[in-house]
Amino acid sequence: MNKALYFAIIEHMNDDNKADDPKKETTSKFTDKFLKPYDSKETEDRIYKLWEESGFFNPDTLIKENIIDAEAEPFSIVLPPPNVTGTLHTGHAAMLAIEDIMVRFNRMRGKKALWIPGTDHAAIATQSLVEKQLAKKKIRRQDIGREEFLKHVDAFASESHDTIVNQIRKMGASIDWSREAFTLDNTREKAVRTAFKRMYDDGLIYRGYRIVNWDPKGQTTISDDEVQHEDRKAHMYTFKYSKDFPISIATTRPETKVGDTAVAVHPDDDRYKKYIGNTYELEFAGVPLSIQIVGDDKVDPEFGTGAVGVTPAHSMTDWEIAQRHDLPMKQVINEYAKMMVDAPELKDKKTTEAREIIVKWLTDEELLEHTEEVDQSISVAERTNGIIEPIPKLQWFIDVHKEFTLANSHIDGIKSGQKTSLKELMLTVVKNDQIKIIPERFEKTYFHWIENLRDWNISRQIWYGHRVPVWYDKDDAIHLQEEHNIIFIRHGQSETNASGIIAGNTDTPLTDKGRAQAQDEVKSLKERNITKIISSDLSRSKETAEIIGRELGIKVESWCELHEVDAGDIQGTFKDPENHFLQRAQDAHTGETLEQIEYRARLIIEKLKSLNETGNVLVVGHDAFIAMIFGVWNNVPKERLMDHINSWKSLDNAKGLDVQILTDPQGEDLTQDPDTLDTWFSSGLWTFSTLGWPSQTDDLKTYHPTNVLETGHDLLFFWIARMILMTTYLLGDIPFRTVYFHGLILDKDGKKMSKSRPETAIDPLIAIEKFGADALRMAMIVGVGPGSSNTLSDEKIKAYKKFANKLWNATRYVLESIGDFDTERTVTLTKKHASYIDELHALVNEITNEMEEYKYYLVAEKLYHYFWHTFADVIIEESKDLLTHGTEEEKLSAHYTLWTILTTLLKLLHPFMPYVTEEIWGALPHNKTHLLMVEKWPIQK
RNA sequence: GGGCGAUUAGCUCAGUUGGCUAGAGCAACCCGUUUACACCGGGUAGGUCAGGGGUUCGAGUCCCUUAUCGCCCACCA
Repeated sequence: MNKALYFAIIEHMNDDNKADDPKKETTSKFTDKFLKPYDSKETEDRIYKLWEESGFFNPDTLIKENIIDAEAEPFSIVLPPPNVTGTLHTGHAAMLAIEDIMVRFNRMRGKKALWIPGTDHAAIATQSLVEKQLAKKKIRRQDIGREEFLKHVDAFASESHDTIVNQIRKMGASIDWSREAFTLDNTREKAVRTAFKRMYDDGLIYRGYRIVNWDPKGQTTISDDEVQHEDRKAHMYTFKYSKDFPISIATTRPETKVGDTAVAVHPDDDRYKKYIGNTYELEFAGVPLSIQIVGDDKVDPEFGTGAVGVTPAHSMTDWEIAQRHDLPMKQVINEYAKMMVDAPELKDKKTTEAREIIVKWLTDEELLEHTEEVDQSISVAERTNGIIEPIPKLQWFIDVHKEFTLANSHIDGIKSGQKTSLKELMLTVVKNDQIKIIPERFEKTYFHWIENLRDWNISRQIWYGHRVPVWYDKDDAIHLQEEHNIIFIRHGQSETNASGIIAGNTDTPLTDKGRAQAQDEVKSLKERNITKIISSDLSRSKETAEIIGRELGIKVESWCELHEVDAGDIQGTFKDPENHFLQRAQDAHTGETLEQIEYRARLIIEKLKSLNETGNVLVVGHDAFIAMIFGVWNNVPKERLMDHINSWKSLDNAKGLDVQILTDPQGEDLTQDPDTLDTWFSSGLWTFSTLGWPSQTDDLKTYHPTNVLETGHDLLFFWIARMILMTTYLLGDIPFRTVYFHGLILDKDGKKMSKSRPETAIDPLIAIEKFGADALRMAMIVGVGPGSSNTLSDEKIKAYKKFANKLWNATRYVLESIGDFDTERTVTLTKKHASYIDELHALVNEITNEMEEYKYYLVAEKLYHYFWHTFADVIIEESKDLLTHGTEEEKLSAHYTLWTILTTLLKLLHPFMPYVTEEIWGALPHNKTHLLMVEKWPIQK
């Protein structure tokens, strides 16, 4: 039947029913909506707006609205930040679907569920995109200079940022946008510079002249992980340098041989050991060479001729041999992959041309013994596909072997103050199970990688990124930023504190206990290199400061603008444990306004920043005003400042916290290092830099370590390992408890989706348009176990679009059937219905356990199956007969059963299909005050 | 060269520590349409669990082996 006609008939019939069936009329207000098939396009954006406006993505709101307890267990995830320049692909879609399931499930279980969004500046990738754009206008970055170029990049990045962020919304991600971060913003810059400084001071970051992976195409060095291998055919040439040279050598790269300084043989090789120690002066392809024969047991006598021509400047292995034998290094290839030797035939020739020239020369001179075709894997740069040239350069590295003292350890098996190395830390936290990797087999891969880990080259010769925070003076000596701490403490107990009265801006002296508390603080402050003490002018603060100042031998400076918040009429009244006094003061409209306090805090911050102290500064002040300073300093947005102060865990008397101030080194003729840091350096800090580190924010204390890090297994080394390195070192802690690798999404032919085959790739945005985000989410979950790959096709997504519609229509049936059934009343269930309810409870138990074990692929399938083939096909079908022919008792039993199963399933399905379940929930004729997203997860029985 | 994984219905995959006659979705075929839903219902067919060997009362599941495919790592000149 023609579809339009069909619906026309249905609607017409419904009108008839309304006319002659009064009961239908009472229920129709609820069911009208369900007469048309579920329309995801009409629903999704509207529902997302509803969620966003509710503020429930932010756990602070959940507490404020009494939906969860302030002491509830935290659950936190950071979003693996997509590249600013990216657009949503199926990998992102799978990641967002799974993480949203995790967050929604835990939110419904009453936890403080926080999911932090952000984007990555993706240094090399972004810069090369912008360079390509400019190239179309015939502009090179060198023409316009660093500053101008970066303006172009920033403009481009902020524009594409909005695209990816809106695409994340489309997937239904219940992510807290108020905490959004960017790897290159101010807070993250501070984190990067602090991290760099600490590692430098500990000797873990060093500058060294070493062989690095040079990408001639991208004109930058890259780390070992950014090098990929491609198999190609190559020619292996066996030859002698000259007629009188005694040993033949083999190579696939004859052009590098003009840089040889030695030939290495095995020390026990009878053929060659008589030559060890000799040096031969000869001329090779017009280039004079001085070749020393060395014995090295790394040489395999069985391979090739059993002798290696050593090129220290252009091979990592050879460089290592050269180190062992103190051989000279001779660079013959430059940054443009061209020859830099004096011989006129070779000078400035590309390496490939030079190879041909040298092979011809070898042939002409009859030095070439034979040529063989071999399989060879060549190194290419991950981003640019340029062929890597190993060349020696002065670069910055992180030393993964060096021992240092870990001051404050939360790591099982490593005590505070114990000596350790980055490598050891990285191994320990996975070996001791503090971090679990799912699926487990990747732990093996991880260990293997760590065991072979070499120092990490972190400097890049590109402009976009965090600039290396190092300055050189005219003697090339190294200078780093100064780091000062401002230590805020609160005064000791005052008389009004003791009697529970709000003092605000009125004066009140310290009690004996307060004086003792101040005295107590001195001990820890003595170790802090304090050179200045500043206090509020109110006596309780001044007295505290002076007690400390006397012990430290420092005169106290009094700043009147540090005084406590003027609370107006509230002053002198009793404290209200439910309400922070600042809130009460604001409500009373008699003291300082929020704007005034915020302004005062900004002035104080500026004044503190401009102090030219060599040591740390101690500031003694008051609870509410310190809270405000701390909030402003940590960029809490204006609209969240009051929440920040309300949730401020009031400082114990005379206890404090730190804020770091970084200042560029001062001095004449200082120039900053022109290089930028590897983008993974800042990504490595992500779990805690997003929470405000290096400031000791509430977020950091509550939400770190994060619970889960969910991503593709291709990021195991790039990102996971780097996060573990940075976090164990800087915080002495783990970044996350569980690593969950989702499967890669393949196209319907089982191939990796790629830009080169756009016809088979599924665009998540088009899929959402056609089938709805819920359907896409289900299709990406069902059957996708962790770490395995999965194929996605339009047919699969379509199947779940039908499922959404099935939910929709089953709801319509239930609502029509139960009429005005009172959902709160108790009913006696028939034997059969009781068993259905028991089955439902069993399902809840099973599913809850599997959710905790991250088996979403199973849960999604079970829910689908139960809803369709048990609830709809059996329970609903049976109820039809009962509701027409059954007794009143049986009808009530059926009403209860239908209602209970439907509402329970909506909750269970919500993490998977949030839009359609929320939309249905909102249309149910019950008095629910909350959105489904914050309903309680069904209780396990 | 080393390591990891996969191989179950035409396709995509489940199958928990070994335990009923090996399951699901999609596709196929047949039947069914006023009565929540045709974005539907009922039914049918389809498998030597890659091959071989072993352990066991019992193996898709554990062990060995072979084959094919996929992925990761690697400085054989």
